[in-house]
Amino acid sequence: MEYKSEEEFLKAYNPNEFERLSLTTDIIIFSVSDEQVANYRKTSKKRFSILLVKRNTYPFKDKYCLPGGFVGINENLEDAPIRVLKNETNLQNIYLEQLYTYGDVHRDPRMRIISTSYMALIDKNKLNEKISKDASWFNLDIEEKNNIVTIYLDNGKEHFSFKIKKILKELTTDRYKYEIIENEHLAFDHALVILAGIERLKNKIEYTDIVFNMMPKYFTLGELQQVYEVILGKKLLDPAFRRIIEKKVLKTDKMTSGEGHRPSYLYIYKNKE
Amino acid sequence: MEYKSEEEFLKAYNPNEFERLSLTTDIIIFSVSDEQVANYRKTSKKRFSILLVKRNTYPFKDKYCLPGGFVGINENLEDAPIRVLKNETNLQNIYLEQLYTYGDVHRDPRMRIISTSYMALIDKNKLNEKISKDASWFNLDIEEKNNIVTIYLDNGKEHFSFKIKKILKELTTDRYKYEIIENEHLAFDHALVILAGIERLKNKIEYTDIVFNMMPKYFTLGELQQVYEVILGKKLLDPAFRRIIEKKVLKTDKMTSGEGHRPSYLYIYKNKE
DNA sequence: CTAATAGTGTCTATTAGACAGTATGTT
DNA sequence: AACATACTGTCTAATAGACACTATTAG
Repeated sequence: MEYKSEEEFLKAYNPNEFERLSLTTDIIIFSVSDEQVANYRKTSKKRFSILLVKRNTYPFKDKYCLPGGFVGINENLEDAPIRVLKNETNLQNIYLEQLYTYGDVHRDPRMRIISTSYMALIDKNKLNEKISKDASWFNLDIEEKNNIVTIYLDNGKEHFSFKIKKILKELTTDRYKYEIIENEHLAFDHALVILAGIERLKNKIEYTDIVFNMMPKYFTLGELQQVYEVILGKKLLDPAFRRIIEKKVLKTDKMTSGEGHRPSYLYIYKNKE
Repeated sequence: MEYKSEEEFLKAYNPNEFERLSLTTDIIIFSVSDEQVANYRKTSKKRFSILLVKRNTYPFKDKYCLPGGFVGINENLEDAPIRVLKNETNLQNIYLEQLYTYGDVHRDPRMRIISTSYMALIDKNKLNEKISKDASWFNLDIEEKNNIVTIYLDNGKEHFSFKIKKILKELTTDRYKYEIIENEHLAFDHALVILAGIERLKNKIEYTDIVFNMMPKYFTLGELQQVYEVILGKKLLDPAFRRIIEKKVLKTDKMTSGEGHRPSYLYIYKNKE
């Protein structure tokens, strides 16, 4: 059949010619928490954490999953994570970045569902009391040995871990195929999303300023360095860290006090108006 | 309603509870071409090129678009670009990388269609005669001034350009919102996909070995340097380039000849089996 | 010879890594 | 005083940028 114009074509178009599917979005929300250290001066240490939701319906009832939901038929894809984030944390104007779209045929037992994952970075201090009741923050510990990554999750009440094997895809880049080899507690393929998010964050923290999305307005260089350290999973040398970070922050005349050791200057992010 | 088990839940599940949509995939296929230089010694120069298809049906009839198509209801998302690539170029085992998923409500005038874009890197020398008849290679020229990118496309018969404005999204990273400000010849939002692909490639060529996916088995360092130069859009200094690339290649005892100037050694990629 | 690209040597400026040291609060 | 973290000085090694030079083919 021949059409004379685009309008004519669209009028005759049957949208059900191809079988259709559903689209969801899942968000890995990163933040940092303070944890008491067991030294005699009760200092605190930064921990790296994500928000998980306990499922109370099938499928994967009672397992944990990332916050997320269906993308509305009249909703732009990128508006969906904004909506989810608002519902889940009551926060707006949050750093959001699309990660990856997962589309294996059987990734959801209900039907064919595609999921586009996002990562969000938030400063927990901006978090008002309201966080939805099934959600909780899990501290993360990451361990990698022989291309097997073990991620330990702990929300204070429950703790568990999962393991993913990284298989090099090709010799020209360091891209990996991720294969879940142990996972009792996370729904869907969310273990994969979590690892992808961690790796993206680890990578980007080195050459961008995204880390400041997780920091309060005023912070010490020690705190900032700790955040880099927990995300990168390694210790950094003070002078080198300060040399690099110097260009990105501004020293204020405010100082900490009552910390059990020498007070430090508070800094702000330079580009934050 | 309460279910006793996951099986029971799935049996009762109605997949049409949410309105459904369609998923397509678009692929930006990058390669390099040789172009005659108008000097009296007929030397050749590398050009950077992509494959575009002229649409012969509505919507966007007679405009150019990226190769692509619908993802089958029983096809894994990542298998779709492999299939498209096989159809379009008859090539298999190609470097493919997911770029971004586009999901604005009105990005397709027919209906709600989500599109996951991929980029592919190929070595044109592996290309046998068969390339589908509506497809052609366009050489690319990229120009950036005041955050407005102009991309010039030329397939030997037709040439045109499009302009995209880059608007900084936030201060903490160099992520941009892309806005098409001039585009007469490309269908859908494919101008955005092309720019996203170029920027991803530009970025990755600096810290990975992906460029070798576009190179033949044997190449000279001069050719390789030219490929880096056309992709990065700038000249590189010979000694610095050689210092870096030395670690990635192996010198063979083969040499070029008949080039109108001093012959050069041929190299192979080190990690290629 | 000249045009053209191939390939090398070396100086310099910048940056990253390492370590040792000093400073200043709380308990 | 002891502890804990804040902060700085400086040496060294590694790397990137720049430029000048030599080498070797075809025409």
